[in-house]
Amino acid sequence: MNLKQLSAHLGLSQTTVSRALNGYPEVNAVTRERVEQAARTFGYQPNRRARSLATGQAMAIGHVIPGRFQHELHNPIFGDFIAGAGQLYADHGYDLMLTFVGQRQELDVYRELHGRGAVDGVIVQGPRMTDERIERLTEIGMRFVVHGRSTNSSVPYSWVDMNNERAFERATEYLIGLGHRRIGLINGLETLDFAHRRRRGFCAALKTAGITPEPELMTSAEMTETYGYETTVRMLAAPKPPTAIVVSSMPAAFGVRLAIENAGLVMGRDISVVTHDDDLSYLRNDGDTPAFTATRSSAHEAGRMCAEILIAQLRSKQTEPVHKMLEAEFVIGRSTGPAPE
Amino acid sequence: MNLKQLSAHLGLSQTTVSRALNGYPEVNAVTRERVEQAARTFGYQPNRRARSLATGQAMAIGHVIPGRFQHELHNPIFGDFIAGAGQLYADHGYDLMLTFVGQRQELDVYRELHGRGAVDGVIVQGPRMTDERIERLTEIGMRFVVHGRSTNSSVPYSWVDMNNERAFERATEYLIGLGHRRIGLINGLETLDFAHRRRRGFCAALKTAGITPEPELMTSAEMTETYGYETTVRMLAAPKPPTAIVVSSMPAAFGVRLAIENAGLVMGRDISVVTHDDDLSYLRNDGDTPAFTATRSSAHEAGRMCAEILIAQLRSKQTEPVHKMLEAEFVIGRSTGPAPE
DNA sequence: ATCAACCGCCAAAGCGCTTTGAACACTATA
DNA sequence: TATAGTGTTCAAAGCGCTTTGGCGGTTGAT
Repeated sequence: MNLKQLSAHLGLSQTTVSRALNGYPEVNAVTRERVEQAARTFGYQPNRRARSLATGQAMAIGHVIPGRFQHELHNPIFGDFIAGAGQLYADHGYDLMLTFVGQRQELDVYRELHGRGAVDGVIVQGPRMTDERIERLTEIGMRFVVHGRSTNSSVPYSWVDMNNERAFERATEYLIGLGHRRIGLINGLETLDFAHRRRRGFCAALKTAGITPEPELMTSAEMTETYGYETTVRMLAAPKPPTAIVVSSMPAAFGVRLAIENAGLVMGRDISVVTHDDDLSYLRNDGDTPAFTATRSSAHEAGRMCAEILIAQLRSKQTEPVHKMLEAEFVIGRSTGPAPE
Repeated sequence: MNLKQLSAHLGLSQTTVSRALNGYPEVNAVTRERVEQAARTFGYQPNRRARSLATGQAMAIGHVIPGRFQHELHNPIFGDFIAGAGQLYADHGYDLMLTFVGQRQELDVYRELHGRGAVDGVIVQGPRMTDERIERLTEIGMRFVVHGRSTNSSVPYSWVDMNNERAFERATEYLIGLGHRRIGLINGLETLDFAHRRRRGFCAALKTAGITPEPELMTSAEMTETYGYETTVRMLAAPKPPTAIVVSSMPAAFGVRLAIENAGLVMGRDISVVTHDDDLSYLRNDGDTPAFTATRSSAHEAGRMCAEILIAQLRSKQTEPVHKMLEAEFVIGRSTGPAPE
């Protein structure tokens, strides 16, 4: 059932039916009621594509996923983040269009999406220290919100970010307060902006305490359980092993814990661990005393906020960049304790 | 730059330009070359919405995500599965439309997607034992492929599934072969079809060995680390604790391992564990001897296959259901060993 | 009585593309 | 020389919707 049929059936013009359904004021209340009634009984749904074509609005928001060997989707936060954003999309009638880069250039994909009018805006995830995407999107006039920031970006843009630097500084301060002096950092890929900031926070805390950061205690890679495990094994086998470790994600922290326990040590007594926790739905670190002491910031919430800002911008047509800084919660769990003698 | 402008610039009709670009034979080779050249230099992209409207094809495939408290997105396999599917979508020019159910009824969403012509087909994830979606989709004439099966479905449909029953039967047989007699099962939600099948396989192996399945050794819930942990703690505290446990997912298996180690036991010696492993990119269970003995089946691969089947069906307009059964690999790791005396 | 203002509705144009049916200019066939 | 066929192009219709610009009819002010 399409508009033509519906209006024929009602003996009204398409114009009036369309207006009645879209809440325009110039329709008699009685007529509107009659139209709405009919639409309901016939289960009429305006064809999205036709409407899009007529209005110029796609009513869709894009998320672009880089090629197979890149890191976004493989990142466990993806699911929660997108669920948070999706909630808002659903409420406001937007669809989420996931595009996979495949063989093409990532930047071309954005141009394509824009050129074809497939989406009204995009969310940019996993920004790097230097990230062409931001300039490019600005250039082609696409609306977007970045989850995270890009330090070397020269143009203004909207973002939602956690205060990574402060969070990791605080985590490190806490360990120093417990008497730890040799502290390891198991970080994410430092081409990614957030990882870079985390290291800055980590180093800042060390320096404040008069401790010189040691390169062999700081590693950077994709944050898998295996990576956490292997790095910890290596650190523990070194001549002067750390007494505490700061970890950048829960999966990696699982690996760290395993390595510690395999070495016959007890986490929270022999070695302290603080991890960042994205509050993922299937990797909860909660309870009265969580397993891990952690800096916690919800990926779900970040997704929601990105969506909120983007939708607001699309609606208001206003382009003033908006920034939202989230502070991580610091929760104390069973994985930390005073430095051993 | 749109078709009208491009053809005006070339001094050709829209018809010819459109045909040239879409590879129709009735275009002079010289003209075609000229058109393609111009399209390239002007960066012409046909507007997707207009094309969709004209052809009736959306060139998009839908994945529907249930409400916030349901389990699909929170399921860690989601990311890998969708990455596998997305790869194929990209290669064939399809977009992936993620729809969030939000306040609405899930079934209405499918009708809506179809009515509005937003997608050409959908992938159904996490089928339940009895799942209305399959009948409904068939009824409204939407193309779809199910990841998994729905035991009580009355209509034929295409699916890709792992042989869950056989995988868990084999895992259990292996443990029995090692001398274990009291074996626990930490399963997913048994309203979900796959979980049900897994239990069937588990019980079948026990019965073959003359062991009566005990209800208190079989649990079912959403598969989080916490669930794995708490259930194992409870099982170990029971009067007659199991000597082996079969677990339905890696995150839960982490919880199991933690509980075992916290109890001062050694996994693979005091208690054996076999888990199912979806071969997730950020939770690898690999290496020469993996940490866990596991039944392994790639979520990424399953996504790819679902996409492949759906795309083939959309192209051929053929509707004959296709089935693809995947057999899980059985890998022996460090988490299993002979039953203790 | 006249004019303006408004209400409620409609016909038609237009969004950017594909596709139908026809036209035109040749060439091969009878 | 007439006819059919072939290769290449085009004008126009149509996909299903929104939106512009009226158009009659009623109302209130002048």
